[in-house]
Amino acid sequence: MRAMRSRKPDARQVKDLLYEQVARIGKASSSPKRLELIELLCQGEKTVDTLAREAAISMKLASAHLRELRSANLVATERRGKNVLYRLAGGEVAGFWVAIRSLAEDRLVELRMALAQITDAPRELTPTDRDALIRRARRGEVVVLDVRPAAEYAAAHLPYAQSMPMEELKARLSELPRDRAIVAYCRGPYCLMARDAVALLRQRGFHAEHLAEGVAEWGMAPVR
Amino acid sequence: MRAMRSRKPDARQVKDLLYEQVARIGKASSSPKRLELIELLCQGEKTVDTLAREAAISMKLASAHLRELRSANLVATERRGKNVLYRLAGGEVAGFWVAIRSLAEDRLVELRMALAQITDAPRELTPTDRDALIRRARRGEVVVLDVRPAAEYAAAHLPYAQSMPMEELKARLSELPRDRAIVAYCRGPYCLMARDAVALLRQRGFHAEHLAEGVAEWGMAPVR
DNA sequence: ACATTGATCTAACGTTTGTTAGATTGTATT
DNA sequence: AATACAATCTAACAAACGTTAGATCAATGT
Repeated sequence: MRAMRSRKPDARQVKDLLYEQVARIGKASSSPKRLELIELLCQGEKTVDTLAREAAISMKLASAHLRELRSANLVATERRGKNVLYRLAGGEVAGFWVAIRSLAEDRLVELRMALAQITDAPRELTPTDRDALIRRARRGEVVVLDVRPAAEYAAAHLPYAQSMPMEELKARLSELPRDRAIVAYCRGPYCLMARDAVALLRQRGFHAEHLAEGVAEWGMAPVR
Repeated sequence: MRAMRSRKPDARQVKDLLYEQVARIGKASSSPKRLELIELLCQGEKTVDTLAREAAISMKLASAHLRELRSANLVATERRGKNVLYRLAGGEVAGFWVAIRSLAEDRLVELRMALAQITDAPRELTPTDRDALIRRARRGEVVVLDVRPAAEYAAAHLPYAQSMPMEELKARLSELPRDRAIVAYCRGPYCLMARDAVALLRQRGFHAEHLAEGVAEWGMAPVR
């Protein structure tokens, strides 16, 4: 009798197990640096020290955080020569990053206030403009600039975008048109590169606009 | 000069602040019991000791967890007489619960295995059946049973569903048809009430099926 | 005014984290 | 083989967290 019971475990036990598993995802997303690493990995696969440098932390700490992300199965690794490449374990992870960020923006006033500090423009290009932007870009009415590092552009980019990494921008201004609008984007709303690019371009007399979204928000984040 | 600088703070500082805010949501979702409380609140507003009882924890602990959820602005409170009512702070929270759970199911094998323990049926009713279910229910071809407590039914329920709380089910079997299919649902995939209801109904010779989704999954969770 | 009930606050404990330093592993280069 | 580099593992610390018990507070009913 007792042996039979043990095959069908207690309801409370199973329930606790279920919530515990979901909490592993929550735990993985409970650290600012881990979230930043996820966002970076939304841009494409990267080595540990690239991630460490871009997130402004030590490699040891990055390794520890990545270990935590891996234990929640949010990222996967692959050794390539001397380096270990990290990437998102699935496209759903990028979607989750966008979802949790969006919930945070809905619920936390402090976040909206912090965002306002870096967003001077009262109105930026928004999701509703997506189709229109693609159409205009296809027709060549607007130039879409991807100002992230070239490797990230190679991993994935918005339709009709051209690569123009931030570091090269100043030197390659002559390639850009002065008679058409330029739309710059980077890693997403929390990345400052595109904002800086727009500031520079406007200062030099270009018609530049900022698109806050990146590949993760457009559902184009690479997985492998 | 220094005063000017302080108006536009360092980029790293602002970025860190942004991720920190998002991490508040992650932290709130990093505890199994907090997630369970969120799911319960997806069913409607509840008092602290109702929540404590249903989550099988002490009221003190429930209060502490709810405090944490409130500090992340995921839930809101309102005093009504002797009791304090908790509810979701917004519909996005229910959406997030579904999203994080779905990511966990995608990424964590352990979760799928735990789920399999309580799901004997290889194939249950799925999201794709939604429209069909509504149509059949409207025509009266199928009876949709909400087996949650009456208060939760009152707060929100699936279209064309009728309330039949688990505790009353056995006594009210005569109200149910034997010539038509009966579809039972409860709080969601991690809730066992509907499964138990289906088991009982089948045993008594009814044509019963289980719908794993609840109001949160259908986007109908009440907010106030 | 007093007791009762529901809920929170405070303090305390053991446990788990974040972070860093030091030693170690694995891979490529010479 | 020896060296250099990328990354991880181990150990250790302080800080933060989960949980419980005891005291407190707020509303209700008598």
